[in-house]
Amino acid sequence: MGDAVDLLLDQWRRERPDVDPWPMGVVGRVSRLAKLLNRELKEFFASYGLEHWEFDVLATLRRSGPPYELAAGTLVKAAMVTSGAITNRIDRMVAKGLVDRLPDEGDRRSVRVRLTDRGLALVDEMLAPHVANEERLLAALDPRDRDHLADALRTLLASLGDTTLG
Amino acid sequence: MGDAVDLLLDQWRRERPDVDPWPMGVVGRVSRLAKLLNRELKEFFASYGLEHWEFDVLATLRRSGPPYELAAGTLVKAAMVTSGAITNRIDRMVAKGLVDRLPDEGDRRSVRVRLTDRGLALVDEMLAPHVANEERLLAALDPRDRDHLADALRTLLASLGDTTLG
DNA sequence: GTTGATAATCTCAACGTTGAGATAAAAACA
DNA sequence: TGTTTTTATCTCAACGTTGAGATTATCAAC
Repeated sequence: MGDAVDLLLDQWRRERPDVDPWPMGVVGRVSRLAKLLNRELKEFFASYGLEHWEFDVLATLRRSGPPYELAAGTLVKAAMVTSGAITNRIDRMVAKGLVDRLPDEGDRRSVRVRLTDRGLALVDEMLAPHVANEERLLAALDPRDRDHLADALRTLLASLGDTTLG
Repeated sequence: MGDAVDLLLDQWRRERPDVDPWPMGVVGRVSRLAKLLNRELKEFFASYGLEHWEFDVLATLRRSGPPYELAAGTLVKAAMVTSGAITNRIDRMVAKGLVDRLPDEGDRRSVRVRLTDRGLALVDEMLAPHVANEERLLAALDPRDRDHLADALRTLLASLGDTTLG
């Protein structure tokens, strides 16, 4: 059973036999899979009235533990976006009543972002269905394969410096 | 050696021990890895004065073989973007002299996009360095691991219906 | 050979991100 | 203490994509 990337590799081998395209077999698949998974997740989040990035912010705050509060800069690193994007996201989520923006007592440059009761209730309600949805998307892999897959991805991420959440 | 996702999984296990978060170990890593790889590739393409998407279009046309020409709709499917995005991309690449937009003789709704001589020379010049760059990004994986990784990703992609380039 | 459905592309406003710069505070150091 | 550097966030214009709608062409069936 082949995928779109198998076709792509065959085309390159025919057109440019002087180049071994194997790295595309990994990089291309990671990229396509991320895009497809994103589409599926987006549908799930939409069914709760949320954007994907909104859930990401809620989840980041939730898993940090009580008082469900982080600096804006921590959210920047966790989401791998720029500071401008986080400012925008916080604005919208404050307007929606999902988080509060609080001054940091010890450092007046910094802003604390805290889950509201509503935000906390929503993310706690969504977590189990969200994980079940992801599990569905990975159902084609048996437990051994999925563990090996996670291991290989971890190796790559670590080699690229992805070792901290901020 | 752990990565950012290991920390994330630990946090969830502590905060919500009632939910087994293992699917995040795969989905989260695919998403983060795609983002990191994209950043690296972007730098490489910029060194040739190209955007990532420009190279994608050039490469899609190049690997299709002579006459290096495809319908706009084929590019939509290959790039996994909407038709509006492809119209925009073709406009810019025509202006840059990398592709030509030609009428389809047999179907007047359709538009053919063809590599110019310059576009062909550029993508042919870039291919080997591009693959070498991707190889560098995957250097942390030995040949056996990388094959297993590609296999697992193929399984997932095929299960999600990613079986054609258009 | 009309009619209706389907298909390919283009148009365009809304949206979110980026990247550079501004602002203000904290830290480092002389 | 005063000066410089670094850090945290916000601002905002430019950019590219999306998603819905419009346009034009083809196909299927009668």
